[in-house]
Amino acid sequence: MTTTHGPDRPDEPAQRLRAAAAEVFGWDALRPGQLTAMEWVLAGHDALVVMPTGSGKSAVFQAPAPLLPGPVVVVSPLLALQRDQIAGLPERAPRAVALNSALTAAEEQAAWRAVEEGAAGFVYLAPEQLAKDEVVERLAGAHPALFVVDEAQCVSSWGHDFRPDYLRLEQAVRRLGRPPLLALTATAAPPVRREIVERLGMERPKVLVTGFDRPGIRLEARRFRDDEERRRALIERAAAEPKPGLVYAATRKDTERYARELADLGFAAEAYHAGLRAADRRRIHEAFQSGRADVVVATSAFGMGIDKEDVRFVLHAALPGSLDAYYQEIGRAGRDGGPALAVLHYRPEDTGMQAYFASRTTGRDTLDEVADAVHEHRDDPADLAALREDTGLSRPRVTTAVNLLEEAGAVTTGEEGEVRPTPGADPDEAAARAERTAEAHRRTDRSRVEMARAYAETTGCRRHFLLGYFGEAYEPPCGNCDRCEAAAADPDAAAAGRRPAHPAAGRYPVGAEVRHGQWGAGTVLREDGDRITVLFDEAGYHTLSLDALAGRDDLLTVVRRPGGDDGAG
DNA sequence: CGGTTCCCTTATATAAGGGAACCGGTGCAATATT
Repeated sequence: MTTTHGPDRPDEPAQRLRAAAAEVFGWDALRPGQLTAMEWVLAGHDALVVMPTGSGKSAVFQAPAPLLPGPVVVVSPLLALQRDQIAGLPERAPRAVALNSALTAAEEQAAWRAVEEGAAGFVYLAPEQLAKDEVVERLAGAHPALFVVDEAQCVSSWGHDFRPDYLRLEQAVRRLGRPPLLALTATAAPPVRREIVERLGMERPKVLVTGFDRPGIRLEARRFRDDEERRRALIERAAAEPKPGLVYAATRKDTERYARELADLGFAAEAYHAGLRAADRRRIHEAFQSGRADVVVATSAFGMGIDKEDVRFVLHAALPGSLDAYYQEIGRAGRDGGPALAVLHYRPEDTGMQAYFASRTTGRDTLDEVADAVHEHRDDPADLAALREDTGLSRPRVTTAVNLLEEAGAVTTGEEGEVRPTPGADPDEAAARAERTAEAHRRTDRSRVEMARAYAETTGCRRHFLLGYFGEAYEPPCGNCDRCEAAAADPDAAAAGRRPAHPAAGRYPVGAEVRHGQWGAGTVLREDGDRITVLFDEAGYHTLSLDALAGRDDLLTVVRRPGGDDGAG
């Protein structure tokens, strides 16, 4: 495929993009951010784009696609999302194919034929497909012009344990001839952005982050001591608020219990979780989408792919595992700009289950086995498939173990997917290092749970807290959260609670790289009156009091002040 | 870590209480059975 420039064709990239967007997709107007990101893509830059759902993120790669000299590979986490995106492409758009295990042999052949004949402009697949040599080799032969990672927060949220192939995309990209990378996500706090950039191996990426604030969503949190009271309050709220709405519960069993109670009250309520049969999941999704369901009570399985403007509330029946997840879930409310509500119903005990999820990790025995296998093959390096055969461990376990060993610097993966020990390291030490890396992840995950709890228990403006977590300065009060409302109703208490600027304010500015005597290196994420929140590389999120730091220059030192170009926020 | 279940024991023949064991969320791909 070559691009011709006739004398009557506009040559300016912006004009060519506008023309392609209008001709092929029927988009007459592009938002400024959209066009900027498209120009980056067209110019071959790596780019990270953080834009809210419904703002035309996909357009960022779709519009440039007809102007690129090869197919666009799109990594998408769910087969249903792949289907939706392909179905949503207009007739005149380049042809799109999906490659996944749901295809019949004939469909798969047809898809590959399209790829190899240059007829496919978009190739959608899940990261697991790229773990297969054959897929990588055949795709490489088509010379992809762009590699897109959609829902890129999955790299950070799923890559470490659940879907480890997300951490092997960098490897796949290199084997595809290292086309330019585009990572897209709606929700990513600065550490998540940094992780996406690092894990995908993006080089000097352009970064576009649109504002996170959703002023129309009213924020509330309610603490309960008793589980029954919490249940009753949640049901009453879900019953009383305008529909449609979403309720997020922590377990499958809870989704069914809440849905049944709401149904008993006469509402069209459905439970949704990954344990349902595919047909039921589809039916409930469609019922919600079309407005036939008043309330869907779901686990975190329900979410990606929801394209509904008029969701009036998102209630949580338990503490979420992180504020990243929480913001993504409540962001499904009020996309039409109308009034919307997000209420977190929690008990302090909720952290227990989240901590349990966060604490499961790859065991030392697994790391030992994989490290031993890698070393035994040091003269004839094995790939993941061979390591799996040697150890008898499952695919995800081997992949996770190799990811940890690699992150710990104990092994490297070569161009053909072969895994080699780092020179000089013995297997025992390799496994020990990987174990420490796994522990650091575990601590970070657990500290994320604590940040969710801190949000629930904050006495200040909730919007200020949330936006701070996502790296945005925000001057409270927002006037649309329970804390601001309480302060407005009781000005005396509010005044008493308002703290004058701390004498040490500004000493540890947001974005500064710091070192702590106990927790090591980290980055300042928030400054909030007399305390700061730091994300430590190995110890996770910690909140420190400026009072406690006063006069203890040795405890927390600034290594680098913000303003350097770290590329990712 | 907390909630639920299950089984056993104990005080009375149906149930209650206690302790141990177990479970808990996200999906791909590939495989085994109808």
